[in-house]
Amino acid sequence: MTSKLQNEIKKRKPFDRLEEEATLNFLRTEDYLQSRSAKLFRSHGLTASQYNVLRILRGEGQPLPSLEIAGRMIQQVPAITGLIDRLERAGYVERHRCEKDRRVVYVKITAAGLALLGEIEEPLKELQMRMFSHMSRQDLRELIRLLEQVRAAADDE
Amino acid sequence: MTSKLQNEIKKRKPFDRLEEEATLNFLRTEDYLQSRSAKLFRSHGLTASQYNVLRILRGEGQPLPSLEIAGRMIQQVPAITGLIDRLERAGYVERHRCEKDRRVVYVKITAAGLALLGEIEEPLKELQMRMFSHMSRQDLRELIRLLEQVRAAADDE
DNA sequence: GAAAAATACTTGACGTGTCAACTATACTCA
DNA sequence: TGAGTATAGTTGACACGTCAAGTATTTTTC
Repeated sequence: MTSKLQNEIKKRKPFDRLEEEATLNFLRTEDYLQSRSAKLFRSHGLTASQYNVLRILRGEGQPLPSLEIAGRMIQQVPAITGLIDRLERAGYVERHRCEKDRRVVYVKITAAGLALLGEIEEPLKELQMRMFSHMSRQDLRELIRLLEQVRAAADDE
Repeated sequence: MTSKLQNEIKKRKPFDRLEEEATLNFLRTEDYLQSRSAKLFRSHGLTASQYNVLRILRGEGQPLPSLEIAGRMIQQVPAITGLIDRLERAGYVERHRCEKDRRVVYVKITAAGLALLGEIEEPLKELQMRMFSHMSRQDLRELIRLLEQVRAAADDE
């Protein structure tokens, strides 16, 4: 009996370990979800990372220091600089240096940024619904539980 | 009641939809798994993509056309060129143009490539075991089932 | 048998993640 | 107060992934 994934990638031998099968399955599935949403973002001139920055800023409701943004994304610090550079150039955010602590740079979402988020909201919601529409509520909840459990190990590090 | 993920990313409002929660959970978890194995690969001078190319070549046991490799990875075609360039420069693969169809480039893993794979095998196995060691066999199997189910929608496209 | 279409890549431009190293500003404490 | 350290961010180099466009070689098709 060959598994579905084994078949997809033309793997000859069955998986040695459930752990390996889970890992590879993960990569495949994530790539699938990722590429679908990336396409949507791109059609609005954004990347997934840029969208995330904007969403964080809108969620907060006020300017945030760059590193705070980096912290809320899963991201390395240096990447955030270029990300904000491009968002600023596109007019979706503004940078302001903090007067009290001149090391800090506050990033603020602009009206244009908010408008763009508004545009994307509906189609993104539809896409998410579509990507999981074939799964039962119960399976979805179970999936979320298992994902959190996988990461549970990360917490004790 | 706030979910674990909601807490991790300091999200204020609870998730509107299970679908959104699943999506974000996915990204987070994948990033966690990815970064752990990337670190291992890097310590052997490889990236995850490079490792995948080598593993595919070893699995096949004979040279493969570039596009066949790209096809077995989840990858866009253009990326494969540079990937193989770097592997070739490092001495882990060789390119040979096919005599029968001169458009085709065969890629072959070298002895050095095989040796490197051998070196990585054990630590990678250990890492995978460790990353999932806190999960029961049953939960692992359930996770794999759900991952495959998520991708089931991809097949009817 | 020549023009058109398909195939197997390759190239270049751009966004992003990663690492290491650097600047500027604030803090600490001796 | 002044040296050392921590913090906030930036820069540069490199590896990808992605898109659009280009080259070289078959294959098709009329």
